[in-house]
Amino acid sequence: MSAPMDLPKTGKRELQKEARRTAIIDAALDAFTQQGFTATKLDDVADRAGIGKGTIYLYFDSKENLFEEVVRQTLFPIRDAAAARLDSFTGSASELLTVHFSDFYVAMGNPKIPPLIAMISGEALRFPAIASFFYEEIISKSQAILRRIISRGVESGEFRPEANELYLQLLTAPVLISTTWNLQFREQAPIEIEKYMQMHIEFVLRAIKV
Amino acid sequence: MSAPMDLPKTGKRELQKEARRTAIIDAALDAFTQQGFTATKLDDVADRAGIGKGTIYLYFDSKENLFEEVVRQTLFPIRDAAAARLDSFTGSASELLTVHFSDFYVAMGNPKIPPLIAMISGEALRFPAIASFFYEEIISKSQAILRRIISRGVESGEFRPEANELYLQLLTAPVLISTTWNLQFREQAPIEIEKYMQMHIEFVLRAIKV
Amino acid sequence: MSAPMDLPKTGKRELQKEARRTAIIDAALDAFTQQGFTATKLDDVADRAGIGKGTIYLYFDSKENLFEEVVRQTLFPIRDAAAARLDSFTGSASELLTVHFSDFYVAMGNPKIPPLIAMISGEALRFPAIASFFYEEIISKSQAILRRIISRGVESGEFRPEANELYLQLLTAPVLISTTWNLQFREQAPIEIEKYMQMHIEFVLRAIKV
Amino acid sequence: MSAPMDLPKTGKRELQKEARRTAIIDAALDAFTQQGFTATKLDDVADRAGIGKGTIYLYFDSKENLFEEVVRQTLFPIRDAAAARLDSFTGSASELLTVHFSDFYVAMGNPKIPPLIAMISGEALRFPAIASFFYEEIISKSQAILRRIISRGVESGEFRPEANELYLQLLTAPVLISTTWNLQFREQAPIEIEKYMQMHIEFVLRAIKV
DNA sequence: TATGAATGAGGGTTCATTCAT
DNA sequence: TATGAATGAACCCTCATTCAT
Repeated sequence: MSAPMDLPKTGKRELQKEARRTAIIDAALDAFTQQGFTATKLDDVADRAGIGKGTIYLYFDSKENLFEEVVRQTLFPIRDAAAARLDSFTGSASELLTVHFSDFYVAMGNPKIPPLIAMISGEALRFPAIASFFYEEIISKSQAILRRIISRGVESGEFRPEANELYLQLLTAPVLISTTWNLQFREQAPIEIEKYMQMHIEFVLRAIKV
Repeated sequence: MSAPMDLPKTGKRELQKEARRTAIIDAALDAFTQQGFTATKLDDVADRAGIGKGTIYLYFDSKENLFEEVVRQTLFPIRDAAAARLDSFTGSASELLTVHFSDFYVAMGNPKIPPLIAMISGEALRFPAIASFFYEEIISKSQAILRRIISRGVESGEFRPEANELYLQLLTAPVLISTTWNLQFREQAPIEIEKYMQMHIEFVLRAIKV
Repeated sequence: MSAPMDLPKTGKRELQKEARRTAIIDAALDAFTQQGFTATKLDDVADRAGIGKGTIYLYFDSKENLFEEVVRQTLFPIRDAAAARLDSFTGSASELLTVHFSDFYVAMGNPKIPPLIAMISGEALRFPAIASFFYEEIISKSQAILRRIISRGVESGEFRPEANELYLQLLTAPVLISTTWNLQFREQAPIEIEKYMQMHIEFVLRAIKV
Repeated sequence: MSAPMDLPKTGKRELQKEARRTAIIDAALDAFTQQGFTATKLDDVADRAGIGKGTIYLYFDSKENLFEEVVRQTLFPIRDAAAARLDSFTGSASELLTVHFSDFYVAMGNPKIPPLIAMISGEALRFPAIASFFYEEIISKSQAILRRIISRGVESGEFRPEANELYLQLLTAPVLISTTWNLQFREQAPIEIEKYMQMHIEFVLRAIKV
């Protein structure tokens, strides 16, 4: 109506709306990860975001839709960063693998991520759409990257040819477990991520190197 | 609770009560693992157990208490089986490790277990008592066993001395991930457990053998 | 379980339940007719019935289902009474018609009925199921009775043969209009039902007699 | 409201405002008659009128006020048309009565009218002001006209003197019932208005003619 | 001991109304 | 004047828990 052309949101109104949307997602991320999906009250989300309860429905269709957007906004950047890294990297496959896992651990260092992943796992059974979305957008893309790194190593003679056949979960499992662990058992026996990461990478390399 | 020691209940009344209690726990296990904690209705549990809804409250204080008892009752046998095996085994540390992991995978083959573990993870934040119990009774005991196996291997010269320092999660992570995986992503990319297990064991041995 | 046979509800429990059900229907009838379907709050129905809000859902599936039951319980007896009368009546067709309309007006004298019918009309557009149910169970059965009375009169030579072809709404319309009228315009120009009824019957007979 | 007398607004501004007001009323009429008062959302009305939701409140105080204005604006023309006809007519009272009813049925042929009347009936209990307005402006004026026609017929010797005493609802009821009927039971047993109308007029004349 | 009817707090969602732009 | 984003009260329905039988 007023904007001369619809260039990427420049109006005050549009910026406002985008900020609101982000605020709601942030608030929802906190609430969901602290309480789980079902136990989270939209009242609480609204309070955290400093808005009225009805406002949420101006931006999201339902609680489930909000949850999806939370996952999207939070995990997409990580996935995209990992992909970008791969393209620009020059160096040995071992070095690349090291960097890749290191990135992975850094991402998990964001305190919002582990609880989010734990929650997704917990709710996956009752929300197959979430599981599916998570697999397609995050898991399978991550695995593709890792697969390419290993192929590179096999071609260059750094890794044993059998590495190409491995279930990649064998390599990545410790990352996920470490985050879950510190979430649940930090009190009893915390994992020191720095040390754990080094052991993990060495462990993997020893298993797949020629 | 009331018995001076936990001698086996022998009266007809006590047996009857114990059977009822077990029936409720079984029904609750099914319900919880299929629907998650919050989504499970005690009505449903009562129906599955073939009793009235109010009866549940004669045996358990609350839904949360029931959940805790379900976890306890279900995981105890697993823990006990693992400990028993170790004591009676004779053979190389590699063989023992193989058997240990194999047992582990077999336990996870019980279709009730993976959803239970997933659920525990999902609800752990809101049930610290559960997380704590899970750690003390299952995780730490399980790790102790694994630690002893590795020690034996290091002593016998089969495994590298550094193996004694490893975070054991690096070794066991793939087991847990495999169960979670098949729970969530069976549709998209199922893991063949038999093959996966062999790769896993070989992977671990290659990493820790001298 | 306990009753030796399932004879018509004799247990205290069953009587209780039946009484509850009736109490809810009565309360709902009042609320619906005073406020309309949409504007009626189940909270209010519960208060009027002197029960908790959740109790309604032990007896009815939903607000709509409750509405249907209200219509059923309230209008079925009237319909059935009219049918019974017809079978037992001996006398001229004019007399029968007179009695039939008289019964009709008596039924409408029940202060619950007119508002109920007005409400059904008002909500019919948005609840076709209600309209359909109302037609099948009340309207068409009422018309069948009236049709038989007229046939009898034509056969006996009291009524003109063309009467068999008449839209019956021409005969019954004044009954319905009178109830609606006194509902809406009692203040401005009330209809005296007794006088109105006599005029109506005379009016109809004059129009259809030979 | 503000104009000293209700002279036709002539300024450009006033015309614009009047057009907007009319557009809203038209949109609201559609919405109300299709969905009923409570179920109609002002969002929907605004969309139909092609304006913003807030704009409605520049022209009407509330949803209820809008409803009243819709009824007023829609029914005024009908009332006025009926009155005009009478003054100019020359012919027998029977012919005049025929024309009068015929006009009535034509007015009801406007597809907006029957649902509006049904809705008024349905909501009348909660909107006494509407009922009152409806009576004063439409019903009583309409009855006055009919009363004059009958008087003329009695004076001319066409109609029986008792016709002057009749409740006029006995004569007009079938018109209203026919519109309600086709609204609710068109599916089950539609009324053919043309045939129905002829039967109705003949029915009435047979009842009141000498 | 066992039941299941009753309760009522609680939550997701809707929508008339307000108000900053 | 016109907009539409924001609000929050309201409402239907659920379900853990209680309690009379």
